Amino acid sequence: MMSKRCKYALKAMVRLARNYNQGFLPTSVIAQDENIPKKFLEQILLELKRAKLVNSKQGKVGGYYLLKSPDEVSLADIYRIFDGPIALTPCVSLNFYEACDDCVDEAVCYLRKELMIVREKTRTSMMEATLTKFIAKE
Amino acid sequence: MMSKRCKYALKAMVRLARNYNQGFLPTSVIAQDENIPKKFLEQILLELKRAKLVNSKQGKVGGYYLLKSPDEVSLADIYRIFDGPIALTPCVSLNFYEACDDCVDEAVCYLRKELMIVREKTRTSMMEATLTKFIAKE
DNA sequence: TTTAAATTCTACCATTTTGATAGGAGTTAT
DNA sequence: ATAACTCCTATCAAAATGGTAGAATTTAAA
Repeated sequence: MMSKRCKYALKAMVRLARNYNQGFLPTSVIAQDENIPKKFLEQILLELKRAKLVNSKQGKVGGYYLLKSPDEVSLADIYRIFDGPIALTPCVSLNFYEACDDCVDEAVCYLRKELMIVREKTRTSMMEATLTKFIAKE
Repeated sequence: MMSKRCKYALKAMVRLARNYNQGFLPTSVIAQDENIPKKFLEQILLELKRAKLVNSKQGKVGGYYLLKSPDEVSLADIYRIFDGPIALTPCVSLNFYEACDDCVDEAVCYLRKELMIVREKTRTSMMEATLTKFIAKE
């Protein structure tokens, strides 16, 4: 399961993707459209800005906008910012590798091989879920 | 990421799978072999018993044993017991469906379709990770 | 029949994470 | 000047996480 933060971030990004190349979208509009607590969303958008996925303009008629094209941003990118590793254990993570603290010898761990396969399938599917896919009409 | 509980459960199940049809394995042995706090493992094994994945015998020379063949138990089964839904949101979960509390109208939700695809890929890969796979020598 | 070695049950606890809310400072167009 | 924004930091309640503790119960065997 993803956290609320992450889900809100995803919804905000999709909303910004719909507004791509059409100027600034203020937090208040996104909050209302997507049913997200405004003050909470502010924090989330700031994190997305720090992660270079969005940019903003302050002041009146300011707001946020997507920095990359909707094709170039995926669920995987957003998930990693808010919920961290996609992998089931730190030891099979590509982007957040860490040794497991209960693991005696990683080289002989019988879990890693299978957990890597799971991670790879999940990772691929999350990378394929781009913002473009989310805004596509069928 | 999976919780420690879930990882410990997985390791315990793999250990029990190695002992399949060879009698009882006491908690203390599993705890030592797999480097899991014994008292914590006790609780975990009880949950696995409630879930009908293992059975036990009390008293001296008692212990736990796998109830199903290692082929019939997968990472998905264990994950669901300890960490709940495999899906990223409750609204796209097969086994734990719930409406998202921030969702106004599920029928027009633009997230669900893609999140279902992700869930299905993840679910499949976790179901393919059976205990047999984990104990396989290469 | 006592004892040792198990499971079982229940309560508790510290720490971290989660999902927010609050208030104010800074910025910019009108 | 002021309205409408972003930006920053602090705070907080509730839940989840990762355990510990202790005692009751069951069983095999000495």
